[in-house]
Amino acid sequence: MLKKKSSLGRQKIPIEKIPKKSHLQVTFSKRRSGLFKKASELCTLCGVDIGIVVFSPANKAFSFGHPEVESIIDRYLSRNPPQESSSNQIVQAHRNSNVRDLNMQLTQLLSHLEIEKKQGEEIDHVRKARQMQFWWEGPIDELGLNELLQLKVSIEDLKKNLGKIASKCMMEQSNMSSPNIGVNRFGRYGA
Amino acid sequence: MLKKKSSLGRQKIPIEKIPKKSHLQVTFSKRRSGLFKKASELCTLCGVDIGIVVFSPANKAFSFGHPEVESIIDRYLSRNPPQESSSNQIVQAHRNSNVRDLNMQLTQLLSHLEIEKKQGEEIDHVRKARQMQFWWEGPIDELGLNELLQLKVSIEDLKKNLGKIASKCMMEQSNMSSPNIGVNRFGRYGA
DNA sequence: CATTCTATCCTTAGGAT
DNA sequence: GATCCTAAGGATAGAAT
Repeated sequence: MLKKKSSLGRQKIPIEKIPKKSHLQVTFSKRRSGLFKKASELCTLCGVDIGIVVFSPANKAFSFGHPEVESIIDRYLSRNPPQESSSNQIVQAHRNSNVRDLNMQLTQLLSHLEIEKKQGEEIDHVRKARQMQFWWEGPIDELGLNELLQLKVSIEDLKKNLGKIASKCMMEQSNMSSPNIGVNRFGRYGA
Repeated sequence: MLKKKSSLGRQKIPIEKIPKKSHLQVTFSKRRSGLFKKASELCTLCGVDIGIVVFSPANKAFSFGHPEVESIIDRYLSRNPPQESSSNQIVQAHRNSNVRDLNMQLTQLLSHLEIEKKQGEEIDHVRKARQMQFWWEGPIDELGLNELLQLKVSIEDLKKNLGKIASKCMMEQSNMSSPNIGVNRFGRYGA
């Protein structure tokens, strides 16, 4: 209603440490989600894997990872072999604990959820999905946020691959019915 | 010299995988540096530590770190003790063993497929996928094309709905979470 | 391939809720 | 403290170097 030109809009700020703590907290929150969103977009656009770890001003760890931070770390460390394998042991040990990144990746999930939320709000076909009665139907309500995110990402990828699989399937069927299609290089995946 | 209005300026692009490889490469390069710049600014503005690892389409590792990636990784890995202190984590951990491992394997597989696609032609991805023997492997072969496409559609719907389901889950957890955490909307963070 | 140049699109500082 | 709104600042797609 009463909406005067209340703000001058975004103002330029120097890239220095923000003195005011409340202000810093807001900026951290905004920019962190912005950073994760950028990372997410880079993942999708270029199909690459990214891992990010951020320690907040309060020294809490926030992370973003596709596929997951552990995998990224593991891959990174194996490329830059540390002087000893103790680090790898640590990595291996931590890979087996799923409690840790459960908490760590909550922010990642939220980030994605926010993006999802903004992408569209029309939701109505849940029942349709539930008719399928697949493995994921039952436990999904009780899954942790982390698992939901992983599942979502995986499903996004899976969706893409299903298209490919379907295409190949279609090609094979076509090959069986009509001998030549013009493209005959499709390897059989049925072996 | 002759420089008329050569460009229309930045045009909107969908956040999907960029098909053209040369184009993808340029975008990757630009956005990667943009991402690192954002991270750098976040470091300076908020005085926090950040580590980023990006694997390029050619599977080369790029990293950004303040103070350094190794430090960040070390700190990250030594953070949370691999023991659960939260109540619902026990339940989640119980479920994790199945779903999480499943998703991890699935993600790894899909990542592998992506890499292969870049390195050569997309010929026998699915053949290799069969070797992995995932949950969806068996059914998919036996599904007809119609069922396959329906599954694809359902999964698309599911993807959309995951956001809502997770939101609901999030709110429930939020109600249970302790009131003293700054980011209580995110649920609990390492007890 | 990485970078530069621009016209647009997107992010976000400031203020308010 | 998280989010919404608005306008200014910043990132970047496309083309060219």
